[in-house]
Amino acid sequence: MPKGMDNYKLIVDAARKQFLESGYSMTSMDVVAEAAGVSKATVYAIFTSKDRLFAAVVEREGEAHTAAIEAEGNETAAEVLARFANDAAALLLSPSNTAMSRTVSSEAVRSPEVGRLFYSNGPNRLIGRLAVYLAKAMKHGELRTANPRLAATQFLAVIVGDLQLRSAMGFPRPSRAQERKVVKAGVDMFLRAYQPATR
Amino acid sequence: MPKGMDNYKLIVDAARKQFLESGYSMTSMDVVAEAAGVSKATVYAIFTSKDRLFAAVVEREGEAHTAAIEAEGNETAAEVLARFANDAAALLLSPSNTAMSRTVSSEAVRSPEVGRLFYSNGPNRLIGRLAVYLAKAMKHGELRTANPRLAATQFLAVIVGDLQLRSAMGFPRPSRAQERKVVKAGVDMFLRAYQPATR
DNA sequence: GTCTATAGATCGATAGAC
DNA sequence: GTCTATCGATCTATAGAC
Repeated sequence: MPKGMDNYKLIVDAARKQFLESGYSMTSMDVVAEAAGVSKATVYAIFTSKDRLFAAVVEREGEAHTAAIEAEGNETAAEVLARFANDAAALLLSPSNTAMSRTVSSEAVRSPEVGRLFYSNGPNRLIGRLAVYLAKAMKHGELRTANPRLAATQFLAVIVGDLQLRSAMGFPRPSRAQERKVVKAGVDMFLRAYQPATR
Repeated sequence: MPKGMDNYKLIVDAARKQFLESGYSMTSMDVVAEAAGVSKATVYAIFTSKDRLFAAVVEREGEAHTAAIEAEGNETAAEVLARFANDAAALLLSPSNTAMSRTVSSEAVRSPEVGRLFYSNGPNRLIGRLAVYLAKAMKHGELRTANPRLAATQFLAVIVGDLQLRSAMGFPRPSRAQERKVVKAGVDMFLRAYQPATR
């Protein structure tokens, strides 16, 4: 997009803000156009429909799911996982991820492609990266051997517990202390379950 | 409600169907009224607003969250939890719960009371009942002593893994075999983590 | 490509008769 | 309480000028 690139970015930015704030249905193309500083006809000239605009927002949002997992020096799996858990939980419980999940899941009924797009570009990347690390740790004997991808989904599920559901349901964000408590309990539980048999 | 009870129930039934199918915004009061076989004015005479109607639907829906957990005879905790896990997972992954969670979470931004209502009447009951059982099992030495409610949220999180998120994002429902595999892996992992130290 | 202006349709809520 | 009829607002999308 050589010529319209400026407007493209302006519109996606404005649309993202509105979609996250108000959801899909409650976001009007008028407001998006005004916030982007262009006319509504320009928005339609670039995105052809509200659905396509939303898909563009969802696709770009996936890039935010980038909690790194890497062993620095001679860290144990417990140390690496504890650090990753805090990053991942902060990401999963962030207001923007909560709002995005809400909006996407609500629209996934009408257009399943958007749901797949979000899952693939977002949570699935987290799972994939974690699974790679877990497989390595299993091979090194730091963790009990098991299905790495399944273990990764268990890990992510357990470190947020019901906090993610509560966030989705509009509860106020838990305190950092509460969050850290749940995350730590989740990591401890995971390590207990996956400690090598030889111990 | 002595006089208008018939219409009350008719309208809530029709509204539930529509809200689950199409979400909050896409459900029109006209369609609800027509499906219930009454006029729109009658709907407003009883529920005064779309929000109130939705709240009535959400409140009644919570009663569906009734997976029983009870030890029959001399069952071990592993047996009880395995049975409960299958019931709870079937409930959490059911199309109606998926649709309801979607719709509620989407509306929880505008009216947080609806979100609290759903969480309290729904998932929180599951957590509460499970926590009671876990506390008992911990006291009996079948499980390692820990925070029962936190353990309950971990249990429910781990038996569905990422299947609940995938359902929310519009993925087709997993096969029963896939579901049972994830549930079993979750139960096994939980039991490993909470097995008593004396072993 | 971008604008203004508007079509065309729908929706939440209400008025007024019975 | 229940109906018919309608208001007033809002929304997606497009037509036509530049």
